[in-house]
Amino acid sequence: MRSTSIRSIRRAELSRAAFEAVVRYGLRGTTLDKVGEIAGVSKGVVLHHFKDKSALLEAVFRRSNSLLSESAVELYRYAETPYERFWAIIVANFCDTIFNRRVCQAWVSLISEVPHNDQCQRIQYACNERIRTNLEHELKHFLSPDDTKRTARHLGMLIDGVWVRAGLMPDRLTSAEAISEMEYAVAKLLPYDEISATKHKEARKKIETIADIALGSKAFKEKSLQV
Amino acid sequence: MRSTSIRSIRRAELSRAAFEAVVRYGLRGTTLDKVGEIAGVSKGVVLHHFKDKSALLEAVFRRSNSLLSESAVELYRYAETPYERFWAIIVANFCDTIFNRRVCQAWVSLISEVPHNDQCQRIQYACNERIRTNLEHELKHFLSPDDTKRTARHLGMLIDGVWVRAGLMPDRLTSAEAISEMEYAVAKLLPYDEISATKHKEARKKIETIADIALGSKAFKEKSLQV
DNA sequence: ACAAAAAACTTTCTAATGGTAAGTTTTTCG
DNA sequence: CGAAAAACTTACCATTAGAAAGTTTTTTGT
Repeated sequence: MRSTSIRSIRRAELSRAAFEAVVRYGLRGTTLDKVGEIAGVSKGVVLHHFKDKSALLEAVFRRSNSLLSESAVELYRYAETPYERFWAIIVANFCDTIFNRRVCQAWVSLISEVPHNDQCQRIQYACNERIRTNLEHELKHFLSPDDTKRTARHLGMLIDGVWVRAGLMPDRLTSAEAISEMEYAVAKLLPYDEISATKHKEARKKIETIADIALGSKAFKEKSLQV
Repeated sequence: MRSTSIRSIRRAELSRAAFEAVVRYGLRGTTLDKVGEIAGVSKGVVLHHFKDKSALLEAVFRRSNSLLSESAVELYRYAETPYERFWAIIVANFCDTIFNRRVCQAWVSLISEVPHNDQCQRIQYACNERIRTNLEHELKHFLSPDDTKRTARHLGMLIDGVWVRAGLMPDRLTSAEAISEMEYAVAKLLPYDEISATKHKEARKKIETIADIALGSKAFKEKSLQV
């Protein structure tokens, strides 16, 4: 198993280097030489581990998305009520660790690979579906079946929109601002009387606190993109 | 003036060819040779009219965005009430002429140029600001000043989200579905009693009808990307 | 422990690409 | 008409993605 291990370590190193290259130089400025340079190896090594540039970018894309997914899973472990699980999904998408200018810009660059790369398209589709079904699972505690579906789809699109903005706009969009944007939507889309408002707020606070600790921890970051 | 005219005609031809290349081959597959081939000229001509590839892509980007803007202006001319003007902005973003798989995929490809291209960033910023202030201008008839600002920003992000989805997801997102998505948001975000619901519906219908006629017309399409 | 096999890595080469520069034709205009 | 400017072409160069072949290291079967 050592051999597979070496391979997967190298692949991880290289896809991290490629991510860094996309952050620094943009997608069009990311060359195999630069990726190699960042990783401290020659271009040949990159192509030895990835069949071509598309495969490399696909790995970067998968890596970013799986980090997102891991954050959600991690926060889910501590969420005990539908309110908390709901906010776990939201906060996972916008916690400091992964929601920042560099990552959002890189994401914006990388999605341009999706339309002409079936593998990337599958990853993106799976990721969206996961968020959607997770949201549905919690929303059905608050909404009718029909509204559950609509609202889940809707929030999914809104999340994408916030990410795009954060990546495209010159002024930085903070984690807190993004979450507050979602909170605004929730207040309008879900039943929101005084009682549920309090519950939402408490749930969000708890999850945010956990996110700071659990996702900011060294152990978790080691698995991450390490930005 | 003939000389500037020739130049601007060529530039328009070439940026249209470049757009077509992005649609067909994706951003990374778009080469100057292919752009030239589609336009029926040699690569040299492309570089004679655009200083480099970035400048070409910037022109494509500007072109897409100005088409959007022209649609909005065109629909605005027929809108007579705040309801209608509001829906003019929304419908302009999602009418068949410009909201379709090809264009959305191309847009998703092109925005990857934004983070590392100041000119593109300025265009994108201006476009977002225009939509935001236009929305604010109409929303203030329905909402408090504070809610107006928030909702305008919110709807702007949602529009981006819908566009991204349409470009990224394998299954086609129709114009009607996109508008219905916005309608759902409006029903939740704006005051929406029976009276205003009717007014919104009527306004939307009127504007949609006008959009089919005015934006589908040959005269208008000639100025457009012609997809 | 050791030879064979496999995997990791390097080097070299090629075609395609973005971009430059010099040259040729066409258009414009005094 | 003739000079100047613009449109276009061609030839060229450096960089890039990728293939191919060779070398070193690691793994594995005996």
